Amino acid sequence: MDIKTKLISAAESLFDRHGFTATGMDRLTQAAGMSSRTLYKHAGSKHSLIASVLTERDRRFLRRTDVNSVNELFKALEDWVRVEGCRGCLFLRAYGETGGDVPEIAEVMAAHKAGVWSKIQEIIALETNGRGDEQLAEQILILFEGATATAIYRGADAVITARHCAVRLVKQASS
Amino acid sequence: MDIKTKLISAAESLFDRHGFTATGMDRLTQAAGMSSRTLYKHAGSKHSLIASVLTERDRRFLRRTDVNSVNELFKALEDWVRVEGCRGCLFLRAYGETGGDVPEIAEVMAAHKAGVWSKIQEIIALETNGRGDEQLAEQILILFEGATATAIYRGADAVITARHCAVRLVKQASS
DNA sequence: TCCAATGTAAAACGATCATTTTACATAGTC
DNA sequence: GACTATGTAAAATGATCGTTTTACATTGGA
Repeated sequence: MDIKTKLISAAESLFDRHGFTATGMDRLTQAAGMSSRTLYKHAGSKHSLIASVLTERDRRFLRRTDVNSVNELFKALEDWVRVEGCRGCLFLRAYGETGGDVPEIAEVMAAHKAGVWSKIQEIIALETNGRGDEQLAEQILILFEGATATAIYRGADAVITARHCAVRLVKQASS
Repeated sequence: MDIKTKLISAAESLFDRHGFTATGMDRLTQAAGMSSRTLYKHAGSKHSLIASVLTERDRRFLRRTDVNSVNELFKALEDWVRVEGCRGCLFLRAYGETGGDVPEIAEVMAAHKAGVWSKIQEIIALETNGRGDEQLAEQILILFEGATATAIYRGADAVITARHCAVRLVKQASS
């Protein structure tokens, strides 16, 4: 495995499991199996490493949610939660831990959310033949965020409930 | 103002604005206007201070959401978000930043979520005359969490959208 | 074969971390 | 008027923070 891939992968696990600020560079180098010199050559800084982790996660997330219906969208989320764990949205967590004060991080978060938003808009337009409006799309977005957050303490079943709800809303808008 | 109240109030602001781990005790003592000795006499430890902040916030939150309909519930949330700011659920943030590894904090989070959950169940039972089931209550919970999360990057309007959606779901279940 | 690149290991950097301690001031109470 | 409680100010604690540096090994192409 490529050395930068290994670094970002190890960092993502630790950040997700223990939090961004609480994860020190020592633990990072140890988990990634490299010296701190190599880490800094590839990552630049901790903030930049966090941004890289999020950028990579965004790519993976979009790939995994490349679907054409709300039903599939929430099934993809359920799958994500079961495979990757449910500790909440890592983008919002990074944003919160840094107070929104680190531009690199705030921008990746915003870009990710913009991506999710336009994916949902695209699906709604597709499924309702243009009958669904912006309001419906935002309701689906809220259910999506809500499922992610609720899954933290109620498990993946929350995503199933969210899916049923979302599918019903779209069906009502289409008829 | 009572000295412990002042401490907890100052701590809540800093934790919410900058994150828990990123907020040092120096900044805490300075903001609370007291020596570190006094702080530790009252708070015990940082973890314990975080738990106290959350416990106090839970009390305030429950007081502000002591309503009898989903419409009022989401109006209360909208008000909360407009007054207190929308940086996400502080309980989930604390839980995430500590990796769920600090029992004091994990327990307050769980207690808070249990409180919200039973409040929603209570309202649903009231509004649907017992026709609403557990599934509906969980949908409302997900909308509630979703509104809180979405408000971080889309503002308080997300809560209005969530309210409209929630009210409609309850109305459909009642008829 | 020499050079540049890329890696490791480990020490050093000054800053900051959470927490404790030492020394002292100001109250209210018996 | 001594005692206890409660506060401040400030230094000290040892650990850990993110980051840089020094010294050295390996390797692949010119």
